[in-house]
Amino acid sequence: MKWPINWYEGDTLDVAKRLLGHRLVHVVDGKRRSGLIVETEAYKGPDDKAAHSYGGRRTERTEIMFGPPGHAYIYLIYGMYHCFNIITAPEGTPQGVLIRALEPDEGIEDMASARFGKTDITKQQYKNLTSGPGKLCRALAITMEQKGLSMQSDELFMEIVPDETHLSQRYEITAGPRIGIDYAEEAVHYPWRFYFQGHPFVSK
DNA sequence: CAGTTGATCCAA
DNA sequence: TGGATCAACTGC
Repeated sequence: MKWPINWYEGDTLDVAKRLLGHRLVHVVDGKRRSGLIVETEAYKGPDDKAAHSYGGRRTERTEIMFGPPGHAYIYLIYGMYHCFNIITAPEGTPQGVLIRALEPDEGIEDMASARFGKTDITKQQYKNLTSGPGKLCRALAITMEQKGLSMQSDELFMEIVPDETHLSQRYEITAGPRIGIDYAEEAVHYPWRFYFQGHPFVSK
């Protein structure tokens, strides 16, 4: 069952925590690839020096962030990897949550092919299947083609994981500083990264 | 550990 | 228009 669109709207830190444990699904050629979210980072709009939209910077790339919540903000980093974010704030406020890691769920063979070009992968490769923002996009085949898609779409969306099977039954949620934002001055230390403590698919 | 890689951004 | 920068990842 899909979440309603207003589930993505709210204080971005709350949304970042709320996403943990739920299922991200991408339907590729009619087949589902999915994983449970185990790590997120919040990027809080104009006041956050780590955010692409810091200072209200509004360009072709960041335009999606100024739109309504529950849509996909995707960008290319280091010329080779994609990162997937969900917009969280009302129209006009450019905030979002970066999905940093998943526990593989459905379509694992397709994800293995996308990542390593084969379906029989080693234990080590399995551990690396979706344990980082670039890795999970490669595995789920998320590219710029999905930019701007609504989480109400039938292609890319989130599903509710019930309490009984939710990862929070087995793991504690922890906060810490965000990764890879050394340029962000005072924002470097903000504890806006959220993850399940000790979960094997959290990025390192 | 260094090399990769190209879109994006802003200063000229 | 050019050069710096970058919400990573890979393979030595």
